[in-house]
Amino acid sequence: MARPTIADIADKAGVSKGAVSFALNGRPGVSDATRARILQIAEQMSWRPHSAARALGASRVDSVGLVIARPARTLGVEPFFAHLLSGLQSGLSAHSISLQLLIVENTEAEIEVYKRWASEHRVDGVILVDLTVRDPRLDALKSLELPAVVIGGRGGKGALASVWADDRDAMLSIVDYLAALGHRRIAHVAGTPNFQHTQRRIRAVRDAAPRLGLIDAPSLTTDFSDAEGAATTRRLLSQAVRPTAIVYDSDVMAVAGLGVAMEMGVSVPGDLSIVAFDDSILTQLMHPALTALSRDTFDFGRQAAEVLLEVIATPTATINRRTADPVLTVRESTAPPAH
Amino acid sequence: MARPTIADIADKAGVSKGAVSFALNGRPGVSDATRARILQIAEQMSWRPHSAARALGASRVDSVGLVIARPARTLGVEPFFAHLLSGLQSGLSAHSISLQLLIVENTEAEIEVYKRWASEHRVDGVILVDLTVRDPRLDALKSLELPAVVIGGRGGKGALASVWADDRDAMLSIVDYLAALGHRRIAHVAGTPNFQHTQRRIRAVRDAAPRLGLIDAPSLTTDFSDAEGAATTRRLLSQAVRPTAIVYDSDVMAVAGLGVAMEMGVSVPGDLSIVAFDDSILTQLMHPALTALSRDTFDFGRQAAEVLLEVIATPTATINRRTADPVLTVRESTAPPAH
DNA sequence: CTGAAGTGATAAACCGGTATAGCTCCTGCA
DNA sequence: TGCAGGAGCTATACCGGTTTATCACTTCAG
Repeated sequence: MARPTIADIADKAGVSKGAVSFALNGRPGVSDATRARILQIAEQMSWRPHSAARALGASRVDSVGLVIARPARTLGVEPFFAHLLSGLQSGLSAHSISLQLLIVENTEAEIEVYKRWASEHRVDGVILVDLTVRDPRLDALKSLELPAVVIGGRGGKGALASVWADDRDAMLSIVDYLAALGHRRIAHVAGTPNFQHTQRRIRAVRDAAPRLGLIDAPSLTTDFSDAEGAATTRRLLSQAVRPTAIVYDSDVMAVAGLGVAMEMGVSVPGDLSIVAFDDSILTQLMHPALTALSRDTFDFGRQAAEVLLEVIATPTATINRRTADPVLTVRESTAPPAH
Repeated sequence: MARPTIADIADKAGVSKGAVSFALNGRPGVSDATRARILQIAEQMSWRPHSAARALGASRVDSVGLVIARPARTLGVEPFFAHLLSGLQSGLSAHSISLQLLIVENTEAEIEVYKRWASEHRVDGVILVDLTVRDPRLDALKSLELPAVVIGGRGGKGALASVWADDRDAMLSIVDYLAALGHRRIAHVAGTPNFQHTQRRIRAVRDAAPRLGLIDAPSLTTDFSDAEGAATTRRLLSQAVRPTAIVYDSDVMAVAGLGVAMEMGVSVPGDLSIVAFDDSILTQLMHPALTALSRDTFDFGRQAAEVLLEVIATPTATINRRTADPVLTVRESTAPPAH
C-alpha cells in the first residue's frame, strides 16, 4: 500500500473513519483505549494527512504567505530577509504550517498575489513587510478578509495585528551616543521616504537635535541602494562644512558611504564617524568594522509567526506586540570628532 | 455569493459540473459555443479554482519546493539565493505554480522535509541545491518517487534531472587570465570539500597548473564562512614565499581575504591579485572593487523551473541542461604581479 | 436502410479528509 | 422502574473540484 488513508486505518482498527479522524486530531469522541490503538496503527502504517484533503474539509490550508515587493537585484545582500524567513519558519514549523514565499516587482503585483491567494485558498494568512504611509495593501487585505500581521508597523493603524520594534528609541540611542562622543554635525542618510519606519527615524533625529544641541542634523532620503547611498555621501562630504558623523539607514548604504569616504581621503573614524542602522556580516567585514544597530531579526520573525497564528485562530483579535529593543554594537567606525 | 464554485457556474450556464470542468481546463468534451459561454460566465462571476479541491481531484498541487540546508546566519549575504529564487519564480509563475521555501539546519532535516512533503502531498517536485559527493538526498528522493531537479550537479548522476553550468571551464578561465597576467603562484581558497562543485573547481586548478607553468597552486578548503576565508588568507600571506594571486570560491570569502591583506599591509592589486568565484554587489562595494566571475543566477533559476516542470509532466524524462557559461568581470583587484 | 463511429453532454463516483446527526449502551438519580 | 444524560461510536453528508461510464443524437459508409 503506497499511501495509507484514514479509511485503511479504520479498516485495520475495526472502527469507522470518523473515529479515526477524532483520534488523530485529539478531539473527544473516542475512548482512550481506542484512541491509543488507532494512533499506534497510524504510526505503524506511517500515515500522514493529505494536506489537500484536510484543507478541503477543514477549510484551512496550514500555510501562510509572505510577499516581498522589491526588485530582485536589491534583495539578498541584506541578511534581513534571510533572518526574518528563518525566524518565521521557526515559529511556524512548531505548528506544521508551511510558508509560501513570493518576490514581486511592486506593490500592485503584491496585491494581485493576495487576491489570487485568497480566491484560490492557498494561504490562511499573510505577513506584511515594508509598510508605507497610507499603505494600499491594508485596505486590500481588509476587503479580502485575509488575516495578516504587519511587521515593523506600529499598532493602531486600522485593525491589522502587528509586530514592531521601537525605531524611534533606536534612532535616539544612536544620536545620543554620537552626541555623547562630542558630535554636533550629524547627517542622516535615510531610506525611501514613503516607508513608515523611514519617517519615524527622520522624525526622531529632528526631535532630538535641539535637546542635544546639534548644529545641523539633515536627513536625506534615498532609495536604499548602494548607488544613492554613495552619491548622498559624496554630496555631504563635498560641502564646505562637513558633518563629523553620518548615520545610514541600512548596512549596504553605510558600506557604500565608507567607500566614498576612503576614496575622498576622509579618514574613518578620524574625520568621520559612521553608524549603520542595521547590522550584518557586511558591517563586520569592513575595515574599519562599522558600528551598527543590531536587531534580533530572527526573533522578530518568530514573533510575527506567533501573532499571525493567533490572528488566524481568532480573526477578531488585534494584537500589537512590541519586540526587544535593538542595541547599538560599537565597533571601529565611531570616535570623538577631530575638530 | 462569496465564492463561486463550478456548481454555481454549471447552474447559471444550464450545464453539468463536468461540462464546466472540461471547459475550464480546455479539454475536449464540450462544443466551442458552450465552452465560450461557460468561460464567459466564469469570468463574470470571477471564479477561481479552489487549490485544495483541485489538488485532491487531480492529485497535483501546483506547487514545488526548495529546501536550503544552511545555517541562517550564513545565508542572505549571498545574493545567490535571492537571484535563484526570483528566477525560479519567474519560471514557475508562468504556469501558476507556487513555491514553498524552507530553510533548515542540515541535510538530515532536509530529507525529513522531503518525506513530509511527499507524504502530505504538499509539493509536486523539488529543487536540489548544493550537491555533495555521494549525496544522501538523491537516494531519498528516488525512494520517495518525488520528481526533482538538481541545480549545479552535472548530469549522469543517477536518474535525476539537472541544470548546471561548467564550473571547470569557469575556473580555467580565471586561472588562464591570472597566468596571462604573469602570475605563477596562485592559491585557491575553496569552499566545503564535500560539495561537488568545490571538487570540480579544485580539480580544474590542479589540472591547469602544469600547462600554465604554475610553480605552486594549492587549493585550501574552508566552510565558506568569512572567518575561515580570513584565517586561510592570513596563513597564505604569512608564508615565506607568498602567492601573488588568490582565487576565492565565494564573494564573502574574497571580501574577508581583502580585509586581511589590507590589515597585513599587502597591497591589492600591487602585491596580491584577488578574484572571487561569484559576483555580487559585495564585490563592487569594495575598494578596490573585486574582479569576479559573474553567473546569471536568475536565468539558472528560470531554467531549473522549466526543467522541473518537464520532469513532473513526464517523470521518466532525464534532462541535463547546460546553462550559459559564466564570464569573468575584471575590476580593480587584479594586475600583473609585482617583482 | 442499417450499423458503426463520433460528438456533446450528463450523472455519478471519487479524491481523503472533516463535521454532524443519530444510534446504542451504560450510568445515575428520582 | 423509568428515564434523562452522556460516553463512544457509526453512518453519512460534505468540501470543490476531476474523471469515467453512459447515453442521446448525428453523420456517414456500405
